[in-house]
Formats: sequence, structure tokens, C-alpha cells
Amino acid sequence: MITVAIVDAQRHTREGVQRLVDASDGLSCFGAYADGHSAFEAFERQSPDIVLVEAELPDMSGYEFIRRLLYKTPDTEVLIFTEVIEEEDIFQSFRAGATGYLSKKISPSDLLQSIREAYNGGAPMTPEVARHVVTSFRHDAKQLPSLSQREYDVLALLCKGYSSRKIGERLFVSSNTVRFHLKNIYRKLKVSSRHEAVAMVAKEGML
Amino acid sequence: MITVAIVDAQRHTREGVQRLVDASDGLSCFGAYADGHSAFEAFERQSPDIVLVEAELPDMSGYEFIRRLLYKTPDTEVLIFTEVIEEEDIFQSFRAGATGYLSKKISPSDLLQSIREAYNGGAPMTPEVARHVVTSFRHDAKQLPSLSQREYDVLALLCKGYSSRKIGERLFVSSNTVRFHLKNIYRKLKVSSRHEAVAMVAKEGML
DNA sequence: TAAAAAACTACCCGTTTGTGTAGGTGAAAT
DNA sequence: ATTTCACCTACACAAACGGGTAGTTTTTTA
Repeated sequence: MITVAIVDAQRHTREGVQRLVDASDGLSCFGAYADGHSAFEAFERQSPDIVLVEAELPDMSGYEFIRRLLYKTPDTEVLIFTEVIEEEDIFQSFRAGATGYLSKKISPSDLLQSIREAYNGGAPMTPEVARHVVTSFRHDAKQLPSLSQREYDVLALLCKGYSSRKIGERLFVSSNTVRFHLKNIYRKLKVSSRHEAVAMVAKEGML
Repeated sequence: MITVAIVDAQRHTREGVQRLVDASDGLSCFGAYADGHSAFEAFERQSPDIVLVEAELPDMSGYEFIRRLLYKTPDTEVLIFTEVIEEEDIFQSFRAGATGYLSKKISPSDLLQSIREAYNGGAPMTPEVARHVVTSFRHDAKQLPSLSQREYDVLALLCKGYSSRKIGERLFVSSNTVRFHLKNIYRKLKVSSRHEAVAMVAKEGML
């Protein structure tokens, strides 16, 4: 039996989910709560397997709720269940540890299916959300100045925070050589300091 | 009519997909190709709406295929369709511009459903893949040493690549003051150079 | 095999940086 | 009311850095 809790300010939503879940095979409603604090209170002794939570609760944001919940019970699967899909909120939620992100427009059967999918190691998302997530990985083929293999090695170590000397030790060359490579890297990247280079690598997501 | 092409080394797979697609409503098979080059040749005049491609082709990797294809026709939706799911390959593919990532274990009806979803602005993924993608966003709530507001300002500019002097100009303080703040930032972050600080900010995703 | 590219080392010079020390202001907390 | 904290400035010194020049070896490629 998979236990499901719903945290949502609207009574209408809570009751709807509760009825749906209780009426389905293999799922049972753990509880329904109007805000974050009453949910935490109820989870004091035992937590549900799955929690559906709104992106914005009256007393805290959805991702704050997630962060605090997972701090106590990291194995709970949290699904955002929201009316409005906000680009930034998607990423905040996943960063906080959400397992999925669903629109309230979803059909009842798809909602049940999503809950089961989350329980079975998936990450159910509304198609629109999935597209947002996937496109966030795209770099616009911003192709990187062609660095030589050695330059990549040096740059990689630089981005781990190593100094010229340390990089030299790692690569079995002198620090002079490292600085020589750095000069060429700077030229190709059009920067003029280590921290600029590291910043650019981070921003462009290269390497 | 949505046109679908399949690029896969195995004849068995190509023929299976071709038959499935042609037998379905609203989809038609644009063509089936055993490797990247023959696909590009065929796409010379016109491209299909959707391309299913293996993660590893005989003549190039799946993501190289994607990169080159999208360079010519950015509106094509490419779905990876693969036997083996490799963590790293998922991200490479999405970075290259893949719209979805499917396992060959998928059921025929789910495959058709996925193609339609891709066409309609979604990003179909096998549940396992979705979970990988979503967890990649998680930072383990590694919360950052508490920096003061000013220190955050300085750090932010540093991470944009500015020098002490430039930061000072931006914040209307002397470069000495900037260096003073940097000292304190280093102490709190347990680093001892600008590029280390930038590297840490990038890695931990703070700021 | 010859030419080109990459990798390596070294030295110089002016600037920036890291670190320490020493102090002044104003606002918030006790 | 005193302390704490963030914020600011200044100066000094050694170390590291960025940029230039110059040359050797190794590997790739034509």
C-alpha cells in the first residue's frame, strides 16, 4: 500500500485528491493539510511515501517545504502539484529534491499513474515541464575555442582551484609550463586571469 | 502527418519502427538509415519532423549526430532510442539538443505516444531517465558559509570575472576595501585565491 | 621525409594579489 | 550603554600572476 499525503491551501483540491487516492487500488491517503506546518506536525511520527505539494503554500514556498521535509525523511518522494507552472520554480523545486512536477490540469488517471511512477523510481512531469528541464541542458552549440588536450587538462585543474604549482605537480611539468599553457588558454578564451577563465567555464558550461 | 525517421545500425530495429510508424494514425515513416552519413544524405533536401536515433551509431556518436543535424535544421525533434542507458550519454544528448531519451524496452504504443508528445512540445523520457535528469539538479543543501551582503556583492562580481579594481569601481569603494572583503570571503569559504573561490561557487551552485 | 602543431622550459618585468596590521564609522543587538 | 558586527580605508611586503620573448623536444600530419 502506497501512502499519499496532499498539502494544498485549497480545500477543494485536498478533498479531490483524497477521494481519488482512496478510491484507487494500492494507494491510500495518509492525510491532507492546508499548510506546511500542519503537515510537518502530522509527519512527526511517521511520513507518507509520497507527498503532493503545491508550489506556493500559505506559510512557505513549496521548495522550502521540500528541503525541510527531506532533511528529516530523505526517502519521501515529493511531487509538486500546481496550478501555475513557473519556469524558475521548476528548477528550485528539483534543486530542493522534488521527484516530479505536475500540473493540476492533469487527468485523474494520469495523476494516479504519476504517483505510481514516482514510487517506482521515475520522475513524473507534465510534458511542458519535461521540455523546460531538457532544454535547460542545451548550450547553444556555443562552441568552444579549440583548446589542445593539454590545455584542457590545465584548465580542468584550474577549475578545481589548483594553483600553477599544484597543476604542474599533477601533470609532471614545471609551473612555468603551466603558465605558458594558461597564457594560450587566456588568448583563446579572450580573458586575462585565472578567475575569469574559471568564471567563463562555469557560465558556458564547457568542459 | 508527422514524418518520422529512424537511424539505427540494426536492421531489425529499423524495420520494426518503420512498420509500427506506418501502421499508425497520423505518422508516416520518412526513412530508415543504418548510420549517420546516410541519414544526412537523405535529409539533404528535406528533413523529417522527428528522428529516432541510437545512442551509438557505427560512424558517430548519437550526440554528434544531433549536433550536426540541429546545426542544419534546428526545428527537428530528435529522440534517442537506445538499448543501454548510460548516465553520461543522457546528459551529452540533452546538451546536444535531444528532445527525449527512450529505452528500446518501451512498448510499441508508448513509443507512438512518445513521438506524438515530442511533436507537441513535450520531452518524452523513460522513467529511469527522468529520474536521472531530475536528480542531477539536486544539490545536497550544502549550505554556504554565511557571507554578509557586501561579501555576496563582491563575490558575485568576482564570479563575473572582474578584478579588484573593477569591483571597487562598481561598488564605489577602493580596491583595498574589495581586497579586505575578499580576505574575509576566503576565510569563510576556506580557500585562498580568487579562482578557487570562483571554482567553489560554480561547483556548489551557491549564489 | 619535411613541415607544422603541440608540449615543454626559462627568464624578465611590471602589476596584481594574498596576507597582516591598524584603524574609523554607523547600525543593530545585548 | 556597551558590545558586536558589517563596512570602509590605508599601507607594506612577499608571492604569484600576466605578458612578452626565445628556444628545445616531441608528436602529428601532410
